[in-house]
Amino acid sequence: MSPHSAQPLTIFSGLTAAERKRLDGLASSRLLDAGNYLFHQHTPSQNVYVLESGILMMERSSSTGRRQVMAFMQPGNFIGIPHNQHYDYTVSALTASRVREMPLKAFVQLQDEIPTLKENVRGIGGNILAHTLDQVFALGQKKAHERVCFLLKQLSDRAAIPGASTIELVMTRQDIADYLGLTIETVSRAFGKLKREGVIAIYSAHKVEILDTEAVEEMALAD
Amino acid sequence: MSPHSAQPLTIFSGLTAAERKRLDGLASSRLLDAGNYLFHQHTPSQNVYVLESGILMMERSSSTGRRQVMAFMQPGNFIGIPHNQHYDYTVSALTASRVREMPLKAFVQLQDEIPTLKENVRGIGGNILAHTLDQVFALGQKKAHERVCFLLKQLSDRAAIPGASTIELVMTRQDIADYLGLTIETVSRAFGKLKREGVIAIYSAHKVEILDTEAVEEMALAD
DNA sequence: CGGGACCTTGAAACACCTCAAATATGGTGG
DNA sequence: CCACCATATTTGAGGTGTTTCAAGGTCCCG
Repeated sequence: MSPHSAQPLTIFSGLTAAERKRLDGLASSRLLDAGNYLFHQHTPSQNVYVLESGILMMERSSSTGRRQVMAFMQPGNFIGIPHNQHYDYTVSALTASRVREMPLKAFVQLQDEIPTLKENVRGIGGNILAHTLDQVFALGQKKAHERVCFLLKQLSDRAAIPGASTIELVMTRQDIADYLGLTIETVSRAFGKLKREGVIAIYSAHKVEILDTEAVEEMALAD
Repeated sequence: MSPHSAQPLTIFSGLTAAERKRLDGLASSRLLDAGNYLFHQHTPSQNVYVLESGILMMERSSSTGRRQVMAFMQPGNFIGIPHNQHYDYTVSALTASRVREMPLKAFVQLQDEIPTLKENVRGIGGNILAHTLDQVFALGQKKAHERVCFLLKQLSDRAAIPGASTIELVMTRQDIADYLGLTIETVSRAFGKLKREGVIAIYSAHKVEILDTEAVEEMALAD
């Protein structure tokens, strides 16, 4: 697992007030209802985004209908790091969300004028890669209940109060299943198993509490 | 799957002769015997590398001994893109290999002087992320024989003659298994199944030929 | 030609998936 | 505000693919 700095890296990290203002000058706000799409896979990439509020989901679908969820995104996250002509994933809103939308071209230009901005993009790219490598490890090496702990730990670490033991699962069981490479039934049974073992408490399908942090961490741990 | 340009991107792409010379001036050659390590997970990252000849393998291991192979690397590949204080994977040689080793600090500095170089690093980072996302999709959504096709297609696409139908598998079955999140036995049976179906021919454990390119592509395809 | 590592094959166990049904949840209109 | 409905989740039973354990075969190098 990659170390998290106390202050999570955002696109604004280390910018002066003036620089922030310039960056924000590029942006316009956009609201998304739950279930709506921010952009689609294979669409020309024309904008980048900063999530202000709400939860987004990044996914990739095959022509045969199989779906893999790549990430759940939280306020502060930067979306659409330019590396292709086209987005190679779809981003949609799990809850009503607000994003700041910036034209890709202008953003790229601004990067050349603000070195810190370029530095932040590089850092965020590194974090995304680290996250994705963790996911490869989880999908390749872990059993169902360990993968569920992997998700719980991620959500707990990134919660408003990092390490919070009560976790709001805004996504559906199907989203979780597609994130972890399992079926909804297996995810449900994995939650049940963790509950029976006293590792977690389930208050409702979308609200759980971690009772045994160590057990969760141990099962979630990637390296 | 991400599109490959006709000329694969390397760290040298688009550099002038003078710039190449400067970059190469930083480097010293290093030879690795088969089985030797280039660097280890959790080691401070002090160098970056360009693979000149041979095949390297990138892997990550957990404290519990489970191992996930993240990539097989070929001549031209760039290794060690800086995004952490420490390498978060181990790189070792599958065959006798030669790399050009460059001090990270000097390399980072040179990036500031040669914009094309910075651009290349960014592009390579994007390719690595795209590769890793493909792997997530494969591990999360594909069956054993489809994962094997996923690997065969990758190796075929990146062969000296791209799209070559005869493939040299320099890695062991265990390496393949750890790359695809399977066991050696399952990998072996998957090869057997593809052979029985006439999709591939197996000349030896480490030399196969793709007989039905379409079938391999279809099974390998991620999106 | 021998030996050790690697690979394949077989049989049985297990984890996960599929199909099916029961139950719980959350939003909506009355 | 409650009853209702559609949707999401859980639970159960049976099937399938993958793993595990074990044995036999192959390849390669000394």
